[in-house]
Amino acid sequence: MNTCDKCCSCNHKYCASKVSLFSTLADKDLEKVVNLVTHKTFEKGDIIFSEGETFDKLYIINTGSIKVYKFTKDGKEQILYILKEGEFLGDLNLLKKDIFKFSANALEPTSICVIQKSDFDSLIKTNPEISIKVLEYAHDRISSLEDLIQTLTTKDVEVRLATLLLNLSKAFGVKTSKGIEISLPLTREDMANFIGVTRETVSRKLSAFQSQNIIDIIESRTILIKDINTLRELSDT
Amino acid sequence: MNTCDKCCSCNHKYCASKVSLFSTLADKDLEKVVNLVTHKTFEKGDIIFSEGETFDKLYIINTGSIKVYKFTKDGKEQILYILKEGEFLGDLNLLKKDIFKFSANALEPTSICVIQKSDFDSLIKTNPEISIKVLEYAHDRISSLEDLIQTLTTKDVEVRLATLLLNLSKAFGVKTSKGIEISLPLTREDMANFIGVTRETVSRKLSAFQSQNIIDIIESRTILIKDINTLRELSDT
DNA sequence: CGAACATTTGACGGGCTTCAAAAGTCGTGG
DNA sequence: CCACGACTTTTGAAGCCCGTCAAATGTTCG
Repeated sequence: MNTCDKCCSCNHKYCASKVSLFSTLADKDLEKVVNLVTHKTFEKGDIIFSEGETFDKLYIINTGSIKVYKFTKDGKEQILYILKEGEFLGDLNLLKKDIFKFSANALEPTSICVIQKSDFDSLIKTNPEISIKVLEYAHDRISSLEDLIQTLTTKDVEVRLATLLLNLSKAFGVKTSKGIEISLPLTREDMANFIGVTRETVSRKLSAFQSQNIIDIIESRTILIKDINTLRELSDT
Repeated sequence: MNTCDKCCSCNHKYCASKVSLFSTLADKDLEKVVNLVTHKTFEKGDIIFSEGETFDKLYIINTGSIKVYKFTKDGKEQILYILKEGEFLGDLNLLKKDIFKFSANALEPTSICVIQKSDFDSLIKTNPEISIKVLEYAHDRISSLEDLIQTLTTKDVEVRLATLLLNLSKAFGVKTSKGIEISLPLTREDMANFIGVTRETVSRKLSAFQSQNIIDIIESRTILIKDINTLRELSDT
C-alpha cells in the first residue's frame, strides 16, 4: 500500500475526470478537484477500509476493482458491491461524519483516488449541481441493493448464479465470436459470498452449467458464456 | 379506497408537518405544501401501488402502516420496508420520472398524503434545504437495505427472527411492567416474507422462543418480549 | 353464526452445508 | 527457470435444517 506512483504523472486529471460525479465541472473547477485528491495503490487482498472506521473520505477507483462487504451475524462475508474503474464510494451524509458499516478489499492491484469529505463538502457549496449527481449515485446504490435482495431471497440457487453471471458479464464481459468472455477478478468464494452460498455450491453449479453447454470454464477465472438466452430464462426479470 | 375524509378537517396541516422532510419549513411555506397535498385512505390489504407503475408521486403515511415489497424470481413476496405514521416513500430521481420497482399494500386501515412529484420538484427549487433532507432519507433507505441484507444472508433462522423481533419492538413496541409488548400489523406470512422463510418456520420458531421463555404469544398478533437480552445475544450486531 | 382466512403442528423429502481429500493454480525464492 | 508451498478449485459423501404438503385448530368479519 503506497501513496502515489502510477497516477501522479497525470496529476490526477485522469482519475477526477473519469468519475461521473465531476462530469459537469468546467476545466478550472476540475483542476480544483485535482488539487484535493491524494492517491493510494493497493495490492490484491489489501484492506482498503474496515467496518467501524470513521467515514471521512471519498474513494474513487482509478484502476482495478474492489469488493465492499459486511459480515453476516454468523460470521460469513456478504459482498454488497463490486466496484471497478470509474466508480466511487462515498457517504451520503453531507452533514455529520459517520462510520463505515462495511469493509472493502482490493480484488486485484488497484489504484484509488481519495478526497477528504470536508474538501468534498466545500466543493459542493461552490458547485451545487454536484449534489444532484450525489442523489443519482444514491439512487443507483438503492437500486443495486434492492436487486441484490431480490437475488438473495430467490431460493433456487441456479437462478441466483445465473443472475450473478449476467451481472458480471455486463461489468467484466467482452464479446467474442464464441460468446461473452468474462475475466473474473472474483474467486469462487467471492462469487459465493455475493449470492449467499458456499464456494463448493458455486463450483458444483458452474460445473453443471458447463455440462449443460451454457458456459465454458476456460480457466477457473475465465468463463465463456455460450448460451446467454438460457441464463436469461433462468434469471428472467 | 376513498379520497379525503379523516384528514381533511385539519386541512392537511397535520400530515405535512409530521414528516421530517418538511420540518425545516416556515409556516407559510408549510401552507404552500398543504395546498399541494391530496389525500387517500386505504383498507387493510388494499394495493397502494404496483411494480411497473409510473413513479410520479410522493407518499406520506399519515396513519396506519404499509408494506413495500418485491417479488423474488421464484414468485415469492419479499418485503423491503415496513413504513408507518410519519414515514414516507418517494423517488430520489429528481430529474427524470421513473417506474416503481416494487409494490405496496396497506397492512391496516391507512391514510396517506400524496404529493405530485412535479409539485415536489418545484418546492425543492424554492426551498433547496429540502434536498439535504432527501439525502438523509436516501441514507436511511440505504442503511436499512444493507441491514436487511445482513439479516437475510445470516443462515441461522433463529438469529434472523430475533433480529426481526428487535426491529419490530423498536417500531411497534410499548414498554410494560412485564416487558415490551408488540402489537403487530404483520401476519406470520408477512414476517416470513420479511426474513425470507416460510410462515410455518416463523410459527415454529416463535413457539420455540415461547417455550424458552424468551417471548409470550399473548394473541397471535400481540407478542410480549420477556427476555430481550437473549434476543440481543442471538442477534448481537 | 358461518365462511374465509390465519396459525399451529406433524411427517417427510430434498438441497445445501459441512467435512474431507485430491487436483489444479499462483507466486516466490533458490 | 523450476520447484516448492500456499492457496484455490473440484468432487465426493453424509447429515441437517428448512420447505412442502396436509390437517386440525384459531381468528376475524360480514
